[in-house]
Amino acid sequence: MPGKNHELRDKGLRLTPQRELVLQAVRELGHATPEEVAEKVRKTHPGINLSTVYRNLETLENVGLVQHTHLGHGGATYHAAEELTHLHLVCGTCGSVGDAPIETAASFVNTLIDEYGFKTDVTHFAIYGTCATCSQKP
Amino acid sequence: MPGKNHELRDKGLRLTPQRELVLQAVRELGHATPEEVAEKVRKTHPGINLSTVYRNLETLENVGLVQHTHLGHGGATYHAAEELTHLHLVCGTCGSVGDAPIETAASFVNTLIDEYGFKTDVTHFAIYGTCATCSQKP
DNA sequence: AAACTATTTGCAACTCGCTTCAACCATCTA
DNA sequence: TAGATGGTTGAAGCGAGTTGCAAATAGTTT
Repeated sequence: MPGKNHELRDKGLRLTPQRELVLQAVRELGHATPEEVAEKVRKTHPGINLSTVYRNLETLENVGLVQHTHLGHGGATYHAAEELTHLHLVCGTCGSVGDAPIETAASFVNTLIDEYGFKTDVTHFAIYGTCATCSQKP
Repeated sequence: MPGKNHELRDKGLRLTPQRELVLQAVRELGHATPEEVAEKVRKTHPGINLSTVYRNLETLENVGLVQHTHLGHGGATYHAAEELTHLHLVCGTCGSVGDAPIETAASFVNTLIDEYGFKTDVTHFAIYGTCATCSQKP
């Protein structure tokens, strides 16, 4: 079972079952909180400890395979680095997370660099508001 | 000392010393976490309980005198509603909070409405990145 | 101004999300 | 295949925020 597994070793990480499972879960879930990742992993491997999930998310983030965003109150949510091709539109009413292409923000981001020297980190870019569906409800 | 105090009553709220103090503290502090508000209030009135501060911030927010934003990990920060005339540029490196006029985001916001029906809530709009100062340090 | 009632406060216990620690265990290297 | 390194577990700990309840108090009624 070669090839794919080595993406972890290549980053200088040991290949543990838990680590693989966490990475796989993040990839399959899209957006997910640590708790959700843990839940997913436990469906097939019940023994995995929550602190292991947290530690691995952090580790995977350090080597760039995974990233987190703050999409609202409290918890961070994680996603695979590959999938980071969109902005997060977080609906404060229903809690849904919509997507929009990063280019939507391009000129805005450029303005911030030009006028304030502020380099926006698109990976942390969460936009709060009200989604189309919720806007229609009175 | 009439007039001013009634802004709370006008909103249908009782006028308690604690409530006045919390509102005043938020106004004086600009951006502040609940803890910071509590600290400020306690300088003159040491007995005030933290949960009272939390509850009053929530109450004041409900009537629109105060608003909160999530400027990073964990804690919300509060500011007076009157002062909400700028975007928050949060530096992930040094933690500073810079400002930019709301108009900077106008066309971006409009695009999101037009193309996705998503109404951005500018009051919750926090932009993560690296400030000019931190960008220069290697 | 005294009584009344709905709010509000203070307090303490509790939840939630996350981190740390000590002990044990698995992975990879040589 | 042996053992150093690094990872996992489970439990305890921590900080921010919340909740339930009894006592206090603001605003109202008489």
